[in-house]
Amino acid sequence: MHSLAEENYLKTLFSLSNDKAEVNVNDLSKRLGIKMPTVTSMMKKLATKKLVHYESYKPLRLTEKGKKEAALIIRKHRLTEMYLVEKMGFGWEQVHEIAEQIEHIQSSEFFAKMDELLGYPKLDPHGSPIPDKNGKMVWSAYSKLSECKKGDTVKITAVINTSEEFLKFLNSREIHIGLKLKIKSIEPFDNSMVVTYDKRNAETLSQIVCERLLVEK
Amino acid sequence: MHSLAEENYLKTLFSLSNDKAEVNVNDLSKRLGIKMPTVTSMMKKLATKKLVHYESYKPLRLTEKGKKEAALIIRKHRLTEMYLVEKMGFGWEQVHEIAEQIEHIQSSEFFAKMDELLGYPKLDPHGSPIPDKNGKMVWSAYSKLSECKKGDTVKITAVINTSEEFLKFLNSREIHIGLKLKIKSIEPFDNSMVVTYDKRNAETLSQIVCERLLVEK
DNA sequence: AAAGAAAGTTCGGTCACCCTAAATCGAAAA
DNA sequence: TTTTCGATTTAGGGTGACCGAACTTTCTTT
Ligand SMILES: [Mn+2]
Ligand SMILES: [Mn+2]
Ligand SMILES: [Mn+2]
Ligand SMILES: [Mn+2]
Repeated sequence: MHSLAEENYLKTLFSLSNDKAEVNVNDLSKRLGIKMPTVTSMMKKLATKKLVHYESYKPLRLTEKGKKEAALIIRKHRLTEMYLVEKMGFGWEQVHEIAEQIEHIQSSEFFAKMDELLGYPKLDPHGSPIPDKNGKMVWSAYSKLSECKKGDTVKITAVINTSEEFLKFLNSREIHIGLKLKIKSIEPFDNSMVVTYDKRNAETLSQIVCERLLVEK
Repeated sequence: MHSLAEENYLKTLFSLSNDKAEVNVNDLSKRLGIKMPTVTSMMKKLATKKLVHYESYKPLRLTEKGKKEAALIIRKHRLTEMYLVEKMGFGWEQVHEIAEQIEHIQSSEFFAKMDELLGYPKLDPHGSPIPDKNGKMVWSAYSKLSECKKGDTVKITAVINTSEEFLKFLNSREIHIGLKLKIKSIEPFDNSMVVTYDKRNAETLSQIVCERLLVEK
């Protein structure tokens, strides 16, 4: 159907579009580690395939078709991550790189089987929603931990930015999806938070960490 | 390490070398569905990487390094097939195409985990040996069913040529690895065999089928 | 041994995907 | 409003992987 390169452009453009109102060639270039002229020509190619609306010097926009294709690739990525964690025993910090490759496997039966064996999961191991077979994806209305107040008790529901180092940091603090924690205090100087959970009495989390944790109250 | 194309050439050359004494550019070309000039230039490229001994107009030969690399790809292919059958519930006729893609995944942890979850299997679902981590592969000394005699009782140990149609044919006759069968008679005209097994009293198997079944006495 | 057929190579392309350097555009600053 | 500078496109190249056409070598047949 689509080449590996095309799939990675589509998926990345889709993800960036969920974070920012406007996505430029430069943004996509930086995220993919591919130079701008290359990105421009790929956008023109995807435009001929009716996956992207492309106009010179304008922000990049996926077509409805492009959004659906992208969401289906993300579906394969997240199903894979879930499978690797739940059925194969990998840690949540190990699965992204493998899923980055397996998401390009062309076999609907393979992903349908994963889905079935997992019991049709709605979320991946990092708390992100798994798009359905039609490419529909719904994010629950979570807050960032950094936006919570002193005294709040919240439950961790998802992690933004799933880099291996960040996830290893969370492992070292025994922080995981579903964990309930209470905000003891917020340092006004740097917005770091002191929180308690389980047997941990007073863990300090920097603002950078708190901005990457999504919670529910 | 190697590109997807290089890996497919290596693996196919290795497999053909196990079937025939000499493998020519033409053989590889036909098996891969790639034209001869392309095969020639890839052989030259693999020669510069010390994976193939290449001399104009001579049969193709893998170097020891090339044999090892190829066997390790076949290892990944067969581990995958075994995993798909044993852990995911696919039929043995469904797994080859998926494994053809997954064999190119670059993650030693992923294949090590499959191996572990499978309990370090020695054979794939079609009875072919899985090369070890050093690329060592041993075929047991099996006979073709077609070489057996009237009255022999044999156990099916492997299938040569694992095309989906052939495996579906075997499914329809309830023939599988481990099945014991007895040769009732051999038709001298076309070398077809009448065999009995389980509740099947008199199945006729053509010579073409009998040549594709490996057995142990 | 000569001729013809098959196999293999060489040569000149194409296409996908990537790059750098140079030109151009457009938004922010002067 | 003009300047300036970052963002973007254009132009020109490179590599990997494929192809067909034409040529050469080797094998087979007579
Ligand atoms: Mn991921
Ligand atoms: Mn990917
Ligand atoms: Mn196979
Ligand atoms: Mn393959």
